[in-house]
Amino acid sequence: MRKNKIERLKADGWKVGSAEDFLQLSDEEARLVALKLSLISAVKKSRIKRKLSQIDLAQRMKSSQSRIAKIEAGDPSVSLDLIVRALIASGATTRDIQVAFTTN
Amino acid sequence: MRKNKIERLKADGWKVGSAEDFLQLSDEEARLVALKLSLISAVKKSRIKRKLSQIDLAQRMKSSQSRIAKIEAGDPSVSLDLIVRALIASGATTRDIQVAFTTN
DNA sequence: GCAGTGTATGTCAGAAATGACATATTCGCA
DNA sequence: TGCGAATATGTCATTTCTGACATACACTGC
Repeated sequence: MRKNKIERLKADGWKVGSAEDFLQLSDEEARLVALKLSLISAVKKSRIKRKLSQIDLAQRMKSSQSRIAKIEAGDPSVSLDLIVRALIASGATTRDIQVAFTTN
Repeated sequence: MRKNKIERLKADGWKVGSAEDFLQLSDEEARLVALKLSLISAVKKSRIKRKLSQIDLAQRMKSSQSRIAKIEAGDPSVSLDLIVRALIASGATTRDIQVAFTTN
């Protein structure tokens, strides 16, 4: 998918894979990853603070224990959506979420 | 999926569909939606501020114009991941993102 | 009028994320 | 030590999201 896109862009005369482009992309990717990590850490903190087990939290948000474990382990298969859902379900306040975004 | 889950939970003896449960869920869902809306508005602001067309932004983040349009239209098929990606790619600063989270 | 530029909407095949499950591992605590 | 609870890891069918494309609509200046 990504590769096809790149091939197509190249065919269309785009400069693809230049150093600037690469660095730009990785920087944006890095920012997203940093954000996720920060939120993940907030999820764990919030869950522990409220003395919830992963099973408790999973039930609250109609997910499964293994998903919660994956969230907290930073598994790449976990979306930002699910992380934020977990954060909300864990009882984090709006302020807690803001702080998570700030600590990053 | 959701329905099956509910049936299963019922079969397992869970109380499902009680008023508290319903309100709780909708409240959490509402918070997520509010967050998304706030970020969506930030994407559009940031894009316009930097005088980028939807096509420009799409190229920056290797997406497509129609996806950007859907992001800004609040299309339900758009994930939080993509919204935040767009926000970052549009040139929003970390502070801009924090503010978006705050304004909600 | 109508050409150009930007945005919106619908569709779809392929990719990614999800819940569920089985099973393993870790961690107290008696 | 061993037992139970909590957490981690791997897999997979199904659901959801994605980029791409076509095409429609909106607006501006000619």
